[in-house]
Amino acid sequence: MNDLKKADVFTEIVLEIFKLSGLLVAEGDRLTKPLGLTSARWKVLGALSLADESMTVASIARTMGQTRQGVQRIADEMEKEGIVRYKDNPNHKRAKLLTLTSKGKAVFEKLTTIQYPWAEEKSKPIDLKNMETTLCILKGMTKQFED
Amino acid sequence: MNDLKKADVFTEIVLEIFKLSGLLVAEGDRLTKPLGLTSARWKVLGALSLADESMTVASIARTMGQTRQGVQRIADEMEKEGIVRYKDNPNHKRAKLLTLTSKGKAVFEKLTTIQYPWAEEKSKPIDLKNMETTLCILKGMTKQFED
DNA sequence: AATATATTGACAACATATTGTCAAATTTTG
DNA sequence: CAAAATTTGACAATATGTTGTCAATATATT
Repeated sequence: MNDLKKADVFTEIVLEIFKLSGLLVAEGDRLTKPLGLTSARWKVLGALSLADESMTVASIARTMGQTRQGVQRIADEMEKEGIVRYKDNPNHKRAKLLTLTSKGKAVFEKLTTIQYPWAEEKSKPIDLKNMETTLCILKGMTKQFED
Repeated sequence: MNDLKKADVFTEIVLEIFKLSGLLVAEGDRLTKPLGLTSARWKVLGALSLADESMTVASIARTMGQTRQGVQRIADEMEKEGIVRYKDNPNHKRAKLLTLTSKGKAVFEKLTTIQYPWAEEKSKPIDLKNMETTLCILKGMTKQFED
């Protein structure tokens, strides 16, 4: 019986994630627009910045849970605009390392000053402990699908 | 200080939702493929079935957190294949009601027999109470963005 | 009732993301 | 070391989803 309930709640979570993801993409587009960014670019820059090191397109795709082709397109666009650049990779002839240019760093800084107050406001009504539980569960779900 | 922590966890949750959503779409495509469905179709049929009544395209889009144009495209495709049909709406001349055909009902039945064991398996390692907390938090986040 | 405002479907353009395929480079296996 | 398997970037096709615009319909306001 408990397992049935669990499957139901799990399914509801999945549908809610679909919904919320769509809403968050829209919110991200709105939020990043003043900087000439989009949700898709935010995701790539976020992965790059979170890792605190240059990464290959393929490794970014893996941490984002997306295909490398999609990431490649976004990265190439941002390269043309001077936000990122490809640095030679001593360990791999083809797989170059994506890094933030100084312009890219500046953009990301500005992004942070917009994104952070937004996160502060939106997280205000939510209990910290419950948020931590949620993050933990989401990561657990992710792990089940990323293999 | 607590507010800073909350904003950070909130941001992490957002990024994790982006990631998980992508992985779940892929999983959904895999899962529904044997029935000639896709994740996008599953979402529409799910909304339709969950409401337990016929709905207009616009109302489905609202419950899904997507644009009505996107839903319209999927719905029109499924109509051509005889999975759904548009029924006249006594309350609105243009906004017809989307309903499952008998074929559609059969497809959705089969989908359930695939999707349910999947949810059971994937939810097995997760604690029920924590899942309920997660669902609650996600719904709270949704509510903040859907206005 | 008349007018203003919202919603809705239709259509088009575009952004985002997945799938498939190929060849080059790398890593693993024997 | 050689062969096999995997990873990677490039390219193309397609699916999915958003934005913008328009006219028709419905709803709210006065």
